[in-house]
Amino acid sequence: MVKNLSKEGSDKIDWDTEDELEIQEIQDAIFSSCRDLRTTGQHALSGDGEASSSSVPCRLSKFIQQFVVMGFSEESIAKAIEQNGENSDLVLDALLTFKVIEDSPEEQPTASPQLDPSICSDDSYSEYNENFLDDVYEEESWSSDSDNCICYLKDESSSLSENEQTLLSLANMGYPVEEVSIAMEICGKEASLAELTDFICAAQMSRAEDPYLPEDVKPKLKHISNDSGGYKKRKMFNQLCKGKKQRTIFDEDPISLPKPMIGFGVPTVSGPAMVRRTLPKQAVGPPFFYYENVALAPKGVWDRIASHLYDIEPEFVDSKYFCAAARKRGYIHNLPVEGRFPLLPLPPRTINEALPLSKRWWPSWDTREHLNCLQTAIGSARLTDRIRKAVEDVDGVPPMRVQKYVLEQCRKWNLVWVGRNKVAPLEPDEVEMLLGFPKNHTRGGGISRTDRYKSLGNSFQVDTVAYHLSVLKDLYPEGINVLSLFSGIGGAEVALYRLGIPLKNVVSVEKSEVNRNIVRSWRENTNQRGNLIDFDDVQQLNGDCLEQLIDSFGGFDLVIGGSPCNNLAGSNRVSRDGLEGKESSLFFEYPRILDLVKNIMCGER
DNA sequence: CCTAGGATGATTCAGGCA
DNA sequence: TGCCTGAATCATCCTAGG
Repeated sequence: MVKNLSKEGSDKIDWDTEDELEIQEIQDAIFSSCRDLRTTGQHALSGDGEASSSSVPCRLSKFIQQFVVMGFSEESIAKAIEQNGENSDLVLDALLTFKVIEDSPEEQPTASPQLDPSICSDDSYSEYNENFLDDVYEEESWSSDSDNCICYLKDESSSLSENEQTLLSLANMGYPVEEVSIAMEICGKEASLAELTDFICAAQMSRAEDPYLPEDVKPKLKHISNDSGGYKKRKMFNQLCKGKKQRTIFDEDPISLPKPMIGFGVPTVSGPAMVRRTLPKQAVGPPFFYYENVALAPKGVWDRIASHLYDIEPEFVDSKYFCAAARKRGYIHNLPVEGRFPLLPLPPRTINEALPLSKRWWPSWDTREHLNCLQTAIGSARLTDRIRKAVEDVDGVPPMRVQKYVLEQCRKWNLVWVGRNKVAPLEPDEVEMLLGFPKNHTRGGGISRTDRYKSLGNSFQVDTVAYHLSVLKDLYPEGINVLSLFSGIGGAEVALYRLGIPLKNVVSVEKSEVNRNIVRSWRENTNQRGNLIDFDDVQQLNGDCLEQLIDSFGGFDLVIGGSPCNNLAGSNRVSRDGLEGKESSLFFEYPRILDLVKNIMCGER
């Protein structure tokens, strides 16, 4: 069933051949277009943070949205962005500072009521917001460059009446406009936001418990069915303000990790039958999309990620079912889940099978069969020396205390036995093999050993991703056009290639030059003939740029990528700041770009 | 400047047990 | 139910040495 693409195979493929010069010209034109756009004030907030009344791109909207869902007013956000640019950390700091000032009665005796502390889950945010904006601003005051992109302009909102501002604030928090209106009528115009949120939540709770309530209404109320309403929201906001390392906490049932972590199924475990899932209408392609990140992110992160990707339930899969190393990851995608097949041959799934030379030295008391997650750093030589001495000092089987210490360190650093009493970290080519990359994929071309580990540690496990992508093979026998965001060392491209799906046009976005070179070199080594256009910054990809790309080869079939996990990963002791972290906030670029691609391809732009 | 080594916990979740 | 323990975790920053 599976055909791994051989050299001969790839030569037989009927490629869309294009003169290299022509490709270069297209590429140059697109690059210059993007640069031009970047410097000609297309962004509502330019470098100096000046607000513009022209159309506001989705990126900015999403950037603002992340603060709106925390309960900050759009005025404060606009002010904070003006002062700090689009740096999440700085903007958040500024917002918290505003909040402290506004909460101080001595300094601000007449604080605006819309800044009343409150917070909500943002699952229903967009929907309610759209309703709200439809109702309130039928033809003015805001602009949007897509149906899914709602943008706020500072000047207009500040010209609203107090009532309208209250309405706007509550709608931004996710409360339905109709319910806000009713609450304002019943509680009176003098009512504080706290009173209004309490009233709305009480009403929602009472309806949620109503056995005669239609089922299609109940899910929307799920997030308030198990809490104490506005009080809890305000309490959460207060927690939010306590420190910088706050997170959005969700009222509704948080997304939990499945056990076993096999998603919709893996080829090596006879788990529950493949489910036929129903995707929300707006999530259905084209294009197909596939998003990845660490499964063990801080609480609430996956809820937020899903809320920006059509509320699709993430598929959590541990790659230990595909190879000898664990890799717990979440994937949100709109691919079919039936008819998947794995890459063949199936890779070895135990340490002994994957590293047969280590078998000879493996002590019986080290019962590991799988390696832990392959990370970006390795154990030091000094550590392996300490372990050697600890084990050498005893005759025969070491005492439990030593065993425990050694095993703990081996698990922590993924050490393997390479000699009598001798452990060592994995070699880079072993990591390549475990992750499903060809040998020497990251070797040479100016990359250091340390950076090889780093690039590999940040990559996909190819067999896992390929299994999910395998359904594309029958759908695109002639090959596909791929938009690969946060490409890294090309895990997605390698997966598609190994599935035998020809890569016609690949637009790859990757910050690291070393990684871009690895992908380019791999393509040359494998004699691929499609086009590779690469960018170094996702933020360069604006609507006009994407439009030109899509015009030049007729649209993307797949938008794939895993955004930075730095601020989500448990290993990060310094800046595990969640989705608002410096790097991880680039996640918001993914739905922004996906929306743009969808809209351009639907001809709605 | 580049590279490698070393020191640096917190946040989750699961399972056991009183 | 609450507490404890164990386990896992796509990392960051500083420094020394070439």
